[in-house]
Amino acid sequence: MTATEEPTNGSSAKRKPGNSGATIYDIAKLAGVNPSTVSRALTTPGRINERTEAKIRAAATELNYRVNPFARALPTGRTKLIALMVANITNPVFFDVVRGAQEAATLAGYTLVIADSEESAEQEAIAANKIMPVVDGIALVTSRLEDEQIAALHAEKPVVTMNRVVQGVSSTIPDSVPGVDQLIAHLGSLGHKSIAYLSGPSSAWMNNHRWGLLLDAAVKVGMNIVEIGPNSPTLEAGKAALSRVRASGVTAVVAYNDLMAIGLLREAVANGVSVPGNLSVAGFDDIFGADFTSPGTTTVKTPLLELGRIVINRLIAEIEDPEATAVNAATGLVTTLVVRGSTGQPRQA
Amino acid sequence: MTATEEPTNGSSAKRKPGNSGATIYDIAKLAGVNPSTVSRALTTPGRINERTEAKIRAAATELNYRVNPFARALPTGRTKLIALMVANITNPVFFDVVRGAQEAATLAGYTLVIADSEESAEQEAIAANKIMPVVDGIALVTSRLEDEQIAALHAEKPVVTMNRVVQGVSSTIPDSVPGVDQLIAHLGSLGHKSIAYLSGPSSAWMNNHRWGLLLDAAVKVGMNIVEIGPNSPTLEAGKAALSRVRASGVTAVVAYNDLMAIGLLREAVANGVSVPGNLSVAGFDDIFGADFTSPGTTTVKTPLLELGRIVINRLIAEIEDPEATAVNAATGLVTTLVVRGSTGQPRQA
DNA sequence: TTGATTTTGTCAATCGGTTGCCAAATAAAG
DNA sequence: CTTTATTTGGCAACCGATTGACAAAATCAA
Repeated sequence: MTATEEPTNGSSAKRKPGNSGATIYDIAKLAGVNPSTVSRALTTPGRINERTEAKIRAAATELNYRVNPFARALPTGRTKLIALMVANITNPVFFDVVRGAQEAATLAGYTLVIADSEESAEQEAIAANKIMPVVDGIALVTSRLEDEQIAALHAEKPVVTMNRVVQGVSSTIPDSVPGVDQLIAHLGSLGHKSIAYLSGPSSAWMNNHRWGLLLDAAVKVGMNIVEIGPNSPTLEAGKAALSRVRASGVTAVVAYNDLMAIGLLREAVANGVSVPGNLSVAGFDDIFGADFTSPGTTTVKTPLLELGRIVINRLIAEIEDPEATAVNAATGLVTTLVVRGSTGQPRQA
Repeated sequence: MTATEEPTNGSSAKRKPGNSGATIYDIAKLAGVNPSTVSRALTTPGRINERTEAKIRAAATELNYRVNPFARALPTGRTKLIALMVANITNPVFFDVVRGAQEAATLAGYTLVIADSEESAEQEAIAANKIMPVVDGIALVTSRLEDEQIAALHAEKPVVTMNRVVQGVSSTIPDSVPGVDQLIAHLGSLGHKSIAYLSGPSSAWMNNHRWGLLLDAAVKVGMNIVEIGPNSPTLEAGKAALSRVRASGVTAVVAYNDLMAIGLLREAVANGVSVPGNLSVAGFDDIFGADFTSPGTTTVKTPLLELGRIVINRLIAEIEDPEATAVNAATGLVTTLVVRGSTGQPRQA
């Protein structure tokens, strides 16, 4: 390619304006019936005579008809679009959530629109308001919004949350207790007496949740635990936390998520701090790449794919039954500890 | 979930059906003007008397008016939605592309809809057809479709591609030559005489493109090169290729992408094949996690974020100017070699 | 003051479906 | 062979905005 833009062909294909497809009126004409009959045949199977319907379907196929979702949305107010709000599309933790959500949405005949809040409550509010009129409902994953803001959205359209509990709003939360208990037991059995929680954003409900569970579990087994943070949930923040972690004198660190754990782990190794000899590191979620590190990252695995599926299915259920009451779903989804090389006996424990 | 769903509160908020907001008719009533005047005031600044417009805007604000995108889309045929088709949303190579695309779309006032083709031409065709009526245009990233299919989409709405060249369709392609030349020079200087290309899917244009460039570059410096594949572009495929790679007798492998390179690298290390001592490994793209491996993965870095931005900007340009002719954009975007530990001198070179 | 221009705002048609209401056609019952 | 019940299909209003055509009002010129 050259410095100047180079046309790959001379003429740009001419294109009909607007939706280029056939309408129900075209079908009606072809099939010799009224447009309303076409509409009924296509949307309410059984309402129309079998033979007529067959004729209409044939005409529709012949004309390569596709309904115009906007024309349909106008009278019905339903678009078959749903939004998935994530904190940061480039955070690998969302990959599997997005995939699960995609699957569930597609399966149910919905199209997923992904919105990115860029880790900011303001951006999240803006994005949510922008997308609201277009979608039938919205799934908030790891929302940073205030409870009141979520309630306000909920008053307009169906809203469900994941990794966040808001009164009156359906939520999908994995059961973190098993994983946390296993992790604390694991660290205890290795001989750790004093550990730290490298916390994430204070506005993240899940951050406080994990901290609370760790605290309980540690106290129960007589282990000391301190919180270091809050921090942003990134590789860089994990990296930057090394000095504070060392200063604290703990022998093991549990980070809010794998990104932070990996950042910390790599920074430690790079600075000659042996992992797990001098410092054990663990994270949450088991994201892509957590097993690439040396040593591999011990982590509390979250069933992200299933969570994505469940949150969307719950949302669709509420869209299709406005009378549905809010529920906490997914309580059957448990986390489990995945032990890799980043946790081990503390030197001279 | 426990056996029974557990309500988090008793009453589900009642919600008005349809779009709950005010309409231009409400504004018109409040401001004492005709609805069409409201429409003009809001969409064609200057067309309406300044004082009238101010009054209308005040009323709109007071009623918390938001335009109904569907009602607008019906007469105009424009939705301000654009689709980004990716081969697999969980492939980290798309993270940065998606992020760049998001940024560009948001900046221009568009909303991005991400569609996933699941690495399949059939799924891609289905997804594209489904999303077409809803969006103003579509960006195909690493499309698996036939040229004719892409042309057919292009005849309907603006279409741009990334990492794919189709006659008459605007494309965004990074300049892979510098990175490939650097890579071959790097391997040559280390003493490699015979290398392999671990190829990706044969339907991926970029796979053939990279293979062609590598072939040229290798031949130019008198290096032997063989193709191993095609393979699916995954960690697993990279892993599975180890035996064939070893059998080929080459001292270095360049994989179609980092996922494959990482899979191969990790499998080699796990099987006692020293990297880079017995085998040098390199990939393409520099995805998230490529630096986590031990040794780190040498790779030809692609400016994915910029590519995402550019492809969307190009698409928007074509949406807003239907007369625009197809161009190859991104002519300034070059790839560069990132050397990490996975490439080195072959033992007894 | 009158006529010519320009500005401002109204009317009404339109986009492509959906749906309540009703009449015609058909089937079942008497 | 009516009468009644049930299908089936057509008519027309409606969802909320946009826009061409045009009339009314305001501005300017002479």
